[in-house]
Amino acid sequence: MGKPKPGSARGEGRADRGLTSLHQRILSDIQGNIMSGRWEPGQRIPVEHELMLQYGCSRMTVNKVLTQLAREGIIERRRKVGSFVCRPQSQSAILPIADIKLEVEALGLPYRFEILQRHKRRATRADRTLLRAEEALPMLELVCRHFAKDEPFCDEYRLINLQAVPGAAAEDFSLISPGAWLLRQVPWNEAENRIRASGAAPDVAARLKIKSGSPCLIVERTTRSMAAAPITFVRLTYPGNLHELVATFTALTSATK
Amino acid sequence: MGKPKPGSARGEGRADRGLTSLHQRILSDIQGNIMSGRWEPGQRIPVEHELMLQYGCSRMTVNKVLTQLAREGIIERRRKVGSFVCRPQSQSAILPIADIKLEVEALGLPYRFEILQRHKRRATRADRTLLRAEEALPMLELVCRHFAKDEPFCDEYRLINLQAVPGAAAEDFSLISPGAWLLRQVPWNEAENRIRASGAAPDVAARLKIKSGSPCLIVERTTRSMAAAPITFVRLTYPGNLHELVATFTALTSATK
DNA sequence: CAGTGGTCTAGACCACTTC
DNA sequence: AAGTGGTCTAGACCACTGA
Repeated sequence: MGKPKPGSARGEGRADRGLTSLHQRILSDIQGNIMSGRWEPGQRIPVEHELMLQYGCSRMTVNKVLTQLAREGIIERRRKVGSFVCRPQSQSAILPIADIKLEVEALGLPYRFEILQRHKRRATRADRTLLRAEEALPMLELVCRHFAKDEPFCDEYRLINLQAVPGAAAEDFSLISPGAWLLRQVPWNEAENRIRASGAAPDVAARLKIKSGSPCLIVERTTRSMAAAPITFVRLTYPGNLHELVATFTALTSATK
Repeated sequence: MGKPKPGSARGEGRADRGLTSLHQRILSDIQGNIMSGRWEPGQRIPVEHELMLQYGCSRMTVNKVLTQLAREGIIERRRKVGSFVCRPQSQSAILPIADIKLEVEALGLPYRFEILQRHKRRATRADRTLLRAEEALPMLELVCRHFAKDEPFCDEYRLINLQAVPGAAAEDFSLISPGAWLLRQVPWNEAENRIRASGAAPDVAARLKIKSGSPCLIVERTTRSMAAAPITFVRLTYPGNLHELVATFTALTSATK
């Protein structure tokens, strides 16, 4: 029972650590042991009961920590056997997908964009492939050009599924770019991104004022709502040395043994 | 409430939902409300006490769920005020960084690699920039070529900090590629990745058997151990249309209001 | 000062897995 | 059968913060 003096027990704990919660301290301890390599991949870590004694706390407290670590993929838990340090399998980078306006402004340059083409039509077979859709949905096709100062920064080719986002038909995108507008309309979505290098196609090269065939970074993104309807396809073409994607680390792990 | 017969209360809950835990059900309910847009960004969600009554469970149970959602950035919690749906700010893509061997084998082609150059030396100023290091560390410089079947697939230029990974000096990388070897040596690390398109430099073009200046996807990665020592720098050059990076979604959120 | 979340307890029962 | 984790309870005290 909490009877004897739960207060005093917690009081001690607090005094011990001063600032952070007991959770945090246990979590940091274990993470430190793993990240530094003191606990190697595959190694078994103390069971809940041991940690409970070691930190003088209840089982729920250590359980919370271990559950969290398991959710992050740092450890793997197996009933009756114990918890084990996962072995990092591959790495994965987290690539921020900022609005182009923000990308340009991050360079300290003034941003503007213009709509070059706009067509309403039914999805062709090619459109359906790009959108990962089966039906001949009503579509809006846009070609758009983004500038940093007065230089073309990025060429945008976009398809919007008007069935999923009917409002797009009435929006002229004079004040807000299609990408930013869509993000506001459908806040929670998921996307598949494909990144490659390729020579600029003639039409794109003309719009970007570069030579046809010169190296470009191409980002293609197919977006669907969490409810699974395809929303939009976009192909962004950045002139070669003008743009760089920067992503930070993450280690992905695999179950061990 | 739970008082009369906690066991039966849980029994009911279990029967209600059949398979998953109460946690999971509450979590899914709330996530569903948010992702579908029923609960809009910025909106306040029920407080713990309400959810507790709604699901007939203890406060710890709903607290666990809300804490988890807050950790994932789906909601923001503020004392005395309540919990609010976050507003997705930007998106970010998760880019898997697989071993090149796996990339090639995923294409169904046989993989091999060869070491073309290998030099031991002290870090030059240029090396230090790439490695994000200040000192003139002892370094191993490698040039390596990866094949898919008999075609060059990727050119690798690598610097290894021998102070952080002394074992590299004795390893000849005949059986295991430098990248895979390093991942085994320093399992937990963090990295910064830079991705860009560029024309192939003459020496790289020669090694890849492509024309100088033809479009290439370039991935540069600087890796450090969690303990902060720089480990390695690598520049991977993929011939343009030979390679594509694929990343899946994620929505990043920002605090609301 | 009162509402809200943050953290913690001392149990309890159950499920799963290996022995 | 026993060890281990998975989940849950019915409280408790505290800290913060807005009215």
